[in-house]
Formats: sequence, C-alpha cells, structure tokens
Amino acid sequence: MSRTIYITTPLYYVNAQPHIGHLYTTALADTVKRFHMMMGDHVYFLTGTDEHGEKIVKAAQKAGVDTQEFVDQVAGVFKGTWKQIDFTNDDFIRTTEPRHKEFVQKILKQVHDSGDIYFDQYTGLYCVDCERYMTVTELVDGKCPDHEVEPVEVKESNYFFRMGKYQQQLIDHIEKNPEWIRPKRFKNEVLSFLKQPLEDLCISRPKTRLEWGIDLPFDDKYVTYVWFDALLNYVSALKKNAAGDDVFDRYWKECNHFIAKDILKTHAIYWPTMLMAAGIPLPKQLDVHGYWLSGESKMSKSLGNVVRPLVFDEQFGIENLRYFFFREMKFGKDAGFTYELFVERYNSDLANGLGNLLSRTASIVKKNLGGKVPEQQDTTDAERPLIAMAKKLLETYPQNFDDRSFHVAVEDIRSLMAAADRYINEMAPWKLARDDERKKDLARVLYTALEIVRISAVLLSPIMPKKCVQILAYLGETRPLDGSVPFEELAGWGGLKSGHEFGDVPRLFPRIDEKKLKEVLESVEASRGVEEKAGSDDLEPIRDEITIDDFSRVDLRVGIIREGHLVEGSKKLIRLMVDLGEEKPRQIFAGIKSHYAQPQDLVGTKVIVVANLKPRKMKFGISEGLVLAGGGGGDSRLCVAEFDGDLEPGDTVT
RNA sequence: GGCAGGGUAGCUCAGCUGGUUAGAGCGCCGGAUUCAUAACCCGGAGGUCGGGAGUUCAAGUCUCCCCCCCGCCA
Repeated sequence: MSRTIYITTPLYYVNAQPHIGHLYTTALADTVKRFHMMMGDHVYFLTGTDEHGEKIVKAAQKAGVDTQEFVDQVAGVFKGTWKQIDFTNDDFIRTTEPRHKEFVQKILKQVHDSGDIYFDQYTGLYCVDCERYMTVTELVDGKCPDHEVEPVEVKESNYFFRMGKYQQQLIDHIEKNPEWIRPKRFKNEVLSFLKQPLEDLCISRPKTRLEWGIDLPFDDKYVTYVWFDALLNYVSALKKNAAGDDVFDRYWKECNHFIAKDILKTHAIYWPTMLMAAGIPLPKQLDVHGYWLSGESKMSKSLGNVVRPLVFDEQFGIENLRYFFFREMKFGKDAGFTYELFVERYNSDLANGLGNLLSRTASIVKKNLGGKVPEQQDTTDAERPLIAMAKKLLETYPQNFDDRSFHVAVEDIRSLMAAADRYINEMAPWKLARDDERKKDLARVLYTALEIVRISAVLLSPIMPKKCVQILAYLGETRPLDGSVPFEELAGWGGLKSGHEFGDVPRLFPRIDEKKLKEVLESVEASRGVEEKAGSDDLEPIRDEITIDDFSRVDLRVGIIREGHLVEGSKKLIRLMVDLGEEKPRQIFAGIKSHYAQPQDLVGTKVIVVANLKPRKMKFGISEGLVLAGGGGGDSRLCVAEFDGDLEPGDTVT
C-alpha cells in the first residue's frame, strides 16, 4: 500500500556556508525520499534557507554588502550546491519570498485576532548572538555561555505569544504519541523541559533595533522574531509550492521533520504550540539526529575540518560520503568524521567490498561466458542460504529505514555481499570454467553472485543513487527505481536478466591510496588558510580599500621582546617590554593571554610593533604601542606575528 | 544539583524483553587461494562487558551504591 510522506530539512540559516552538518541532514532527507520513491510512496521533499534576523544583518554589514544582496548570494550557494549534488528536493523555500511572508503575516494576524498574541513591556538581558533574552541563571560570569559576550539590558515593549497556554496540550500530545519525537531520548528531554512552567514567547523585535524581518501585520513598528517566521516555512511552502499550487491538504498531515539535536526545542516546543494556536494539526514525526564530530570535538572551522560539500565531491565523491554517513552514524547519536576514517571505511566497504565483488564476478563472466549474463539455474543447497538472506532483506530493509536504523540496513547489505564473497571462494568458478561438464554449475554460481550484486545495488540506491544506477546499468538492470516497478520485484530474487552483454569491467570504487589521502589532507590544510582569510564561516570582512599613503601613516617597527609578565587581575592581558632600539624598552599590554599564558616564553621573539600608536592609559598602566598578531575562529586561534631572519630592533616594516 | 544518554577487544561500535564457550568491522599476526581493485577466504592473538554489592539455577543484560564522559534543565 503506497503512502504519502512529506519530508523536510530545517531551513538553513544563511550566516554560514554549507558544511557537513547541512549536507548530512539534506542527504538524509534525500535518501529517505529516494527510499520511499522506490517503495512506491508519494513523497514531497522541502528544504530552503532562513534569511531574517539580527545575525544576518550583522553578517551582511561585516561583509560590506546590502542585506538582500547578501542573503541572495548565500541562498544561491545553498541552492546551487544541492542542485549540483542532485538532491531531489521538490521545492526550495526562502523565508524572504513573498509567498512565505504573506503566509506568516496571515498566521500572525489570525493568532493575534484569537487573542494568543499580546503586547507587553519587558526588561531583560538580551544576547544578540542568540537573538534572545537570557535569564540571569543562564549566564556564566555575566556572559552568555554560548557566545561569551555580555548580554545587554534591554527594556522594550514587545508582542508575546501565549505559548504557556498550550503546555498541557503539548504534554498530552507527546505522551499519547510516544513515537512523535525519535529517538526516545529526545522525547524525554522535551518532556523533562516541559515539567517547568512554559513561559510565553516574545515574537517581535522593534524596528528601531531590527528592520530586517517580516512586518507584524497589526503593528508596523515591529518585525517578527526569526524563529516564529522561519518555522512556518514548513506550511507556507505547501500552501503555495514552487509551481504556485496549494498542496497542503495532500501532504501536511504526513509531515516528517528531520532536524539536528540543537534545534530540538524550537521544533518540539515552539513549533507545535504555534500550530496549536493557529489551528493547524501537528506534524507526524520529528526525527532528531546527532552531530558529526571531528574526533572528540565538535566540527568547526577553527579546527580546520569543515567539509565543503562540493570540494569533497571533487576529492572523493559525495556519494561515497553518503555511504559513510549511513554506515557510520547510529541515528540520533553523534559520530566521528575524519578523512582518515572515511578512507578506511571506503576502502574496506566500497573498494574491497562492493567494487571488488562486481569486478571479480564480471571478470569471470567476461573470460568464460562470452561476457553474457548466464541463465538462471536450479538452485542447490549452496545457494539457498544466500537466497534466504536476500529475501529476508525485503522485509528488514524497509523496516530499518522506517525505524531510521540506517546503519543496520547498510550492515545487512554488507553481510549479504560478504556472504557472496565467501560463496565465490567456496565454489571457485575459475575452476569450474576449466571443466566443460560443469558449465551449468559455472552459470549457476555466477548468476547467483551477480544477482547479489544487483540486489545490493538496488538496496543501496537511495544512499548512492548515481553509483548504483551505474552498477545496475552495467548488469543490464535498467528498470526505473522510482516505484513504477514494485519493490518486491525490483529487489526480489531472480530479477537479473540473462543474455545481457557486459562492457569493459568498470572500476567504480577505486581504492584510495595513502598518497591520494595525503594530497587531500594537504589541500584541506591549504584551503583552511584561504578560508581563514576569507572568513567564510564567520564572514570576517575585508575592510574598505585604502591607499598606500593611508597605510604608510602606520609606522611599523621590528621589536624584540625583552620581558614578558602576567598582569595581576586581568583575564586577557599580558605585559610585554619591547625593545625598539630606543633608549629604553616600551611597555606594551597585549590581549593575548589566552594563547600566551606564560609570557616569559616570548622573550627574545622579534615582533611587529605599531610604533606611532598614541599611548593609551589602561587600568594596569600605559601601553606604548601595539604588537601585531593574527587570529580567527572566534578566539580559537591566535598567534603573534614574528620574523625568522636577522633584523635589528627599530628596523622598519613595510 | 535534577533528569536523560553513554562507559563492551588496540580503534569504531553492535548486543531487544536476563539463558549455550561475549559479537562485528577496521588494525595486527599466521595460513590458504589466484577470478578480482596488493583483492577475497580461513585461522589466531586480544575483553575480570567502568567499580562494588545484591536478586536469580543463570546478569553485559534486572536492583542499589559509587566513579568518569556527553546532553538537556536549574
């Protein structure tokens, strides 16, 4: 029986370029869509970009471009990347599109009219980076723990959504539908959060502070809070899809959201209460996945391990990474990604496994059977376990996909292929080929092995669509994978057509050797430097153009650090005595303690000093210059600029 | 501090409602084989299943206490 499914990814916030996290969630949705298509289901897949809010404005300012231009550019990168990767999204919605804005305003008006939005004055501590108010208890040393900045005290009037009103209704819903949030752990997390009284949600921002947003339909001095705006995309995109049609009734009630665990609260609390207030049924399913970690730590640019989807595609092929995604991550848990891990998995599973299996079977056929797929023969005891295994997959595979146990599904397919490898070794078709009386046995063995390759490729096709289609085409399996052929037929035993003639044996999964890995690691390292300059994640802008005359006003000198001291009572500063060849060394305070906790180690270092900087009186003394240092990634990297050759203190730097 | 998740072979992990000698992949060592992408196959080493106590004929699996890691909340 065919089902209808509506799959969404979150709308990606356009303050960063696409990275492995975006790629994973989108690949997840794409794979699930392809799976359902193969099962004959009707699937609609939505992704897009979230483009409003304070952070976007700031990012655009930093980049020195108009906000609209900025969001157009980044949204274009996302859209283009997904297109190039061949994701099957049916629509790509941007929250700056008229169809979305109109819908948001409609809902706001409706909820306002029904009394669930009210106006109130509020005084609170606001973290700009979080784009939300913080409670005093959340702060660490008076700062936002996530962004390490002090929130500003803001007193303003705003509109609030009566979220608390729906608390019990939400709890009831979750308890009545224990599968609503998967895996269960995240359901527990939400329920435990809901044990506390749920406060109302501030859903507006005064235009005096932020203009970049959707106007409140009932007060044009305000724009809509970015989450209230963005979440509604899941519905707005159905109300008016890319073709301009309203497909809401068809898909909404079958909605399956895929999200990463960091946006659980917005999706499991804000979103359903918003829908309740708007009188819209809740989505059917919330599937929550974990993070891709680099070794132990969270992926971030500063660690130099951000994966750019298109760059990776050129290096190793995106489909091979998709395989890694589903093989390696247990849904809902974190998993590690490194290039080394990827290559290891690729070589053992895809090169030595699938690729080699295809290669060895096809070669024997080419050498001994005139390159033609043999007739299916009567089975013997030798084949029966294999056939049973393959048949069992017809049930376990869809079940595992439904349960989001992708790693188990992949592992099952791998076991089938491993069994085929064992079978081939045991039957030794190369020996059978030498015996004219055993041609039938040879045909039987090869048919069996090839059939396993075919079935494996069918089952892996949602994960590696292009590679699998290539394998299938090579085997002469050209039936479409879009559900027009029933799954049981497509993946059932005996689907392989005999008589098809093989071309040259393809090498679809060449081994990745050490050298190639090393090359890629080096280029990753190199591009990391470029990214740091371009600052493509935090979008550190290149500042306005200056002339050489502007620059020459800065008197840069070579200085030698003679003394280095910690500054009592300062978290950031160290005190340096720097020799510029003058009568006596200058005292310079530098905010680099985080990376130079032992300032005495800097003694003897030749550094670049801004010598004509106006002396500045600081809490701890006068600072008579500035030592240049490079840094980025928030505060994660910092390094003073030094010389490696012979220069004297006081020498000029140009 | 409360709640959740995790702590199993060198590494990454699987082990559902307790039941034969605790598994897989990778890595390592040895062997076999030659169809194949130095591949595939077989064998081996390697674990007091975080620690302790308890329930039971039987516990990685249940209960209690403790330690460590991660997440959410305070």
